[in-house]
Amino acid sequence: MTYTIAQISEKFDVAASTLRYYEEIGLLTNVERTVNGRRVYSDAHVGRLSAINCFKKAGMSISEIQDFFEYEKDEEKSIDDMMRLLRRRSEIMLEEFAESYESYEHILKKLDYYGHIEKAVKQKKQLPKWANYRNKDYHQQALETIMQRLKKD
Amino acid sequence: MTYTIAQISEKFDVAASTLRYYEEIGLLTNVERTVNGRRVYSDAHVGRLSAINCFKKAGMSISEIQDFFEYEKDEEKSIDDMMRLLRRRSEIMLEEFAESYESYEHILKKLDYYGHIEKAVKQKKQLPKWANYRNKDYHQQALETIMQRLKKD
DNA sequence: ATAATACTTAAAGTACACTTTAAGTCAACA
DNA sequence: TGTTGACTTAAAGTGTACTTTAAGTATTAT
Repeated sequence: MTYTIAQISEKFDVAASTLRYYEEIGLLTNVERTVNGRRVYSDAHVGRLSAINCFKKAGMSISEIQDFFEYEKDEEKSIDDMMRLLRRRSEIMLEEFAESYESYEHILKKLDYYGHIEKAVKQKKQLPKWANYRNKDYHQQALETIMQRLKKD
Repeated sequence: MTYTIAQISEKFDVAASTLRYYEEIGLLTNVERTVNGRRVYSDAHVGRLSAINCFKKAGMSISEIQDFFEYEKDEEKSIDDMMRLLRRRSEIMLEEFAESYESYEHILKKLDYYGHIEKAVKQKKQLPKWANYRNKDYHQQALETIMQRLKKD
């Protein structure tokens, strides 16, 4: 299959200018052209853009993503660099999971606290002194489970 | 207690210039001065910087953090805005947990794949055809547990 | 007394990842 | 035939969050 820039743009919810930019910096390569100079993308580009999406969600910078594709060109030669990049990334992600979880807990505490204030304001009452953190919800319970496991490590 | 800019800078691992910048944009307020014009931070500033750290890890932009502190000034008046901000943030965080988890899985798959290549390269052997994704490690198992729970929702 | 260190300011500079602009080409439709 | 719409390019511009620079003041150490 082949695709126009508009189709790829829609498929990945990314501006056409961004696709041109990715090509300019070498993140997308081998983009064919029609006789009129219009870009033609292939399934290989779809695959690469899916990978780019994944790497971005993994917190990788464009230059790290470029490195990955560079290493991928010659797996044997670059195997050490590749393993370093991937190991480092998985470590960073785990650290970030832990930190984000803590922040998430704080946000939930604040939500609970202001939830009591909201209730008090709506009832035109005084804020009760016992307003504090409780009623952990489903999501938080779930996240706590994982964090306890991670802490054992 | 009071603190110099150097002490706060070290405590929070943030450049002194960043602390001045935060003050300039109103993220830190009421910073006292010595007779010589040097900044003097209090425990209130320590508290605020901890909150800023938490909000940044929660993915909030500086302007959202500014909004939070603005709303905090008059809880009753701003209670609706405050609840909106916190609810939105917790929702975004949950979405991001889910997306990050998927990306993390992909990174682990790649680690496993290149792990086999590494082994093959080191043994100067051919890459076996059966090289694929398995041996999920402890962290991934743990993360999977949480994700399955989140998906039930 | 002199030199190093730690701060101060305002303004300019940086890094990252796009995004917009301006001018032009080409194909399809009324 | 003309005009609309989708593309093209190179270059300049944008937003976020700092960071650096340059020039100056004050405290501390030798």
